[in-house]
Amino acid sequence: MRIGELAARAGTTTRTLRYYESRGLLPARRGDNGYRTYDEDDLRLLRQIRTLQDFGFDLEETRPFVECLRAGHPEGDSCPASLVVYRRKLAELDTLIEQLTSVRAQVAAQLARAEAAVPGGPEPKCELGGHA
Amino acid sequence: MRIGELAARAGTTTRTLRYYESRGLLPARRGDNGYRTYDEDDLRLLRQIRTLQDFGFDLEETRPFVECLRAGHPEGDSCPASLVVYRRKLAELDTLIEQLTSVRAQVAAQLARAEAAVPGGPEPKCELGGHA
DNA sequence: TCTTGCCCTGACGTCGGCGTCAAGGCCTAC
DNA sequence: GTAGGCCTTGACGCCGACGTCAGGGCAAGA
Repeated sequence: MRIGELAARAGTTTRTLRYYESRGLLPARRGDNGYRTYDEDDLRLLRQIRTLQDFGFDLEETRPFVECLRAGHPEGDSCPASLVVYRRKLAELDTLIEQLTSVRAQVAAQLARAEAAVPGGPEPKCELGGHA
Repeated sequence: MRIGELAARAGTTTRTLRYYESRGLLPARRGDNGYRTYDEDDLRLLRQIRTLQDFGFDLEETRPFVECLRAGHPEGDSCPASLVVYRRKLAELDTLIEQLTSVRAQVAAQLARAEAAVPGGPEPKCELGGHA
């Protein structure tokens, strides 16, 4: 399979695949004409990368998973190094969610305060002095 | 007050202030020698910007707040345009937190599954075949 | 006067993950 | 043989919010 087909089957672009190769993440064999050649295993690696990317993992963070698969393990997370990344990511997510939740609360409080000070926004019908 | 002092009092850098000016967000008067000159009002504007930035607002999103203050209002969020930004930001935060929470759950599930398949990680003491 | 410290403008660097264009090679169908 | 579609490498563009450096001006104290 050539680069275009692999990209299409993984729902990505040839540019992305060349980028992964430049990062050493998904090297390719070459045919006689210099074209990159991939097989079904490469598709599995690529899908592993894409899944993690969709989860917000940095490209570097997907490396242990890819190497795990390449080492012959059944899943990308069948190796300790992958679990370490999982746990680190969970901690990052927890911290981030916590921060965002805090910010959300503060913004909501500011909004409530400002709306109270400047009415007419959420409640166009104001009972003060409306004689018409 | 000159740019260095303003930066110091707001806990930021001169580069940042020049950047804000280049974006038209915080223009400065100039002294005879060409030096930027600021007053206490500018410090208030700058602190408004910084507060929102800390909340994760884009620089452009702080503009209504700054213009509101510059228009003479007591608070940056005393204007309808600022409230619109607040509400939009709240919606963005809700969406983002929801997504992150979903991802967190999926990652946690993957971790649990992988740990079950490959023990020895979290529980170094395994009761299987440990006769020593 | 000379040094020190602040100021000025202009412009390139950073980071991640690619998009996009340029110039050309390979292969197939017509 | 030629048009079209795939492939190749190389390299610049993008986004946001600045960091950092280069080269030079202005002001004040020793």
